[in-house]
Amino acid sequence: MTEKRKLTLLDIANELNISVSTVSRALKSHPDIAEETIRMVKEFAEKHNYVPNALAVNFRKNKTYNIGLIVPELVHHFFSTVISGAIDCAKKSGYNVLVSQSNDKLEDEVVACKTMLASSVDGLLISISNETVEGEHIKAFIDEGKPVIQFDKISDLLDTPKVIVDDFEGAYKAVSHLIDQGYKKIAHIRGRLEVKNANERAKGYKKALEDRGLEFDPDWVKVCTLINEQEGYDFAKDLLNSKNPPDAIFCITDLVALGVLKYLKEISVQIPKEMGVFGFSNWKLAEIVNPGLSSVDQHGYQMGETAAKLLITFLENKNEFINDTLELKTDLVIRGSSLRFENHANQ
Amino acid sequence: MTEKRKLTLLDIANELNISVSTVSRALKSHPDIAEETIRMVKEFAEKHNYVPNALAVNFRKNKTYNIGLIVPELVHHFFSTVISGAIDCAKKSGYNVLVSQSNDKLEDEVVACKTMLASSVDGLLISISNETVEGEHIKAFIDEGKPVIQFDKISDLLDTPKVIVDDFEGAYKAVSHLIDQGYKKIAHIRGRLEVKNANERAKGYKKALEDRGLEFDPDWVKVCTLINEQEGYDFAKDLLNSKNPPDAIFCITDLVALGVLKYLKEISVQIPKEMGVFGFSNWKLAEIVNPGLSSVDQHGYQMGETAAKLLITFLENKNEFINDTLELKTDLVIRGSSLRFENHANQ
DNA sequence: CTGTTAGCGCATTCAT
DNA sequence: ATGAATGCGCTAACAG
Repeated sequence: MTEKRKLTLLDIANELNISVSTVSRALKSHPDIAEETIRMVKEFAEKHNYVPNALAVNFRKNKTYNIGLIVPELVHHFFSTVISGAIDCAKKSGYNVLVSQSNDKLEDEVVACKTMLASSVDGLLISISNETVEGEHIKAFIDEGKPVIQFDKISDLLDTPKVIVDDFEGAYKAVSHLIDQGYKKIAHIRGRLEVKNANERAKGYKKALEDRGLEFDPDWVKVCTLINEQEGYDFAKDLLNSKNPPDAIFCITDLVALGVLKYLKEISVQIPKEMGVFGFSNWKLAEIVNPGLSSVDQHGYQMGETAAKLLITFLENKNEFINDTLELKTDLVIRGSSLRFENHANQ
Repeated sequence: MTEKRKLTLLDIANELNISVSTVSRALKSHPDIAEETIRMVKEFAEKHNYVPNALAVNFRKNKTYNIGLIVPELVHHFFSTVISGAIDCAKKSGYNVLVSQSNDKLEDEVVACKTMLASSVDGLLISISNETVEGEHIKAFIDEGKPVIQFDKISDLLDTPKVIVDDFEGAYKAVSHLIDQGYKKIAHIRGRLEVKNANERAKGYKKALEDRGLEFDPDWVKVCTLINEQEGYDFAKDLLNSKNPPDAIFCITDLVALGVLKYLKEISVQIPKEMGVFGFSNWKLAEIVNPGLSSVDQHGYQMGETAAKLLITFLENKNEFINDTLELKTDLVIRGSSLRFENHANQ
């Protein structure tokens, strides 16, 4: 911890017997400054390892080159993928990313926002918690002129650009695939009724059935609250033991599908021969289980990149503030749990 | 984007007809200031929603309250757990965390370090890439008086405090458990010879065999390079088809163990009856596979917390700079893949 | 108890 | 083409 005092513009100016402003401008190759001077200053700076004091620069420019990123959960395959994309994108434009998590609790989200706002990020990327409604803490950013981009879990009450996945289309494609594979009685284990993503997926599911003229039984739709493995297991049991059992199940997420698979194995139902299973999110587990779980890939990395790019655009170029919603397309990843015919693999 | 001009100390001072410094001190409840004044200032500030300009404060104090965190890979269960712990810990002390990843490439690590150093983090938490040797880019932090803590993947060439897992002990415990379960011929699929963690685990494995007087066959030790599922599968095949096949396999990591499990299932070897399998890291997959994979939990969250706490201690209290290596203890998580006798569950 | 003053390092406007 | 001067918002040493 040598604590070397850092070289300042003044130091250079004194050494070179020129003024601070000349040094400042020379370092930026300002057109007013003589070639010769620029060369001299730069050489000196290089040689003595001059690094501008970022704190001073930030203060002067009122900008930090830091952006905030808040997700409900950090230890989560999808979100970590998003974070990865956002960070890589930000890095390219010279921005750093401050990461925080809300644990899906409003209180934690508010704290995270406050710390970030106080520590002066230039803008915010956020995927809101389940408990967030009004979002005053998020509006606070906008009030200070700091752009906010919502992604994945969004609120329409907040007037910001949004980057989301086309859940409707993803569900539609997944169910259509099941139909193509010859399944005729397709059930859906869905997410909570108040959650937008869940509703969109449910709509896509229903639309696919309609478009292909397939039977729809309201008893085939089960509503998860916790969205975990256990619920998948329990609902699979319900469905299989009902008077009109389905021959395929489309699940709100891979974890739920995992529970479904577990139950099916337990009662020795053959997958995919007797029953098809489809997940959503394409987590790591989808490729690990046996048989592999077909799933809808949400391209988290791309979502992170897109959101970060959008934010940085605003940051660099405030005027063109577009309050759009970007919907990213999904891709099906077909694995053993739904592939009865070998005629088409990944689409 | 309303871009309200933010209230400054001067604004408050003018409104209240007192001086800026009085306002500044009143806001901090400085003992010199009259109760009455303090009340008045605070009330005004509260009412008009005064927020100190963090940029100015940081500049003045030469401190950002941001710490950097660099990991090889962000989309990785263990590392995201570490990050989670570090962030939660930092938040408690009012620090934000700037996260970046090196993709296990020296070049990316250097860039990440430079950006962070330039953006003035107060200190750095880093788990180095496989390619990092000298680490000049890391020394740069220390040269500027910014403390660095290494964790998990560390280099002894860098003179910083370190937080690591006691790999030796973890391996020793895992192998001892296998012995307790009656396995007598225990193989080890290990990591690269140059990697410290891998060597420690290999040592623990060997010591456990020695201490219990078990047979050791050099052919039972296989060296991974990529450390992936395929290698696990391939080495399991090698081991099982050798002239002296083992009856248990201790793997350098869960992913490798997964490949082992896959091969064993393929040739219908019964787990854990005929063959025991033990992983390392306790990833999500360990509880998902069937049978569940016994594994060594490294307590990533705790590692993140510990590293962050250590860094913040230095930050708040520069004097007591201890250049220690903290070794965190592991815990065994016993699941179906190694449990032949039901006599003891998690230890 | 409060005010005055100086200065952190840099960018920039206005002179020259 | 260069320099002098100013100020960003805040803290703190010093003076009363």
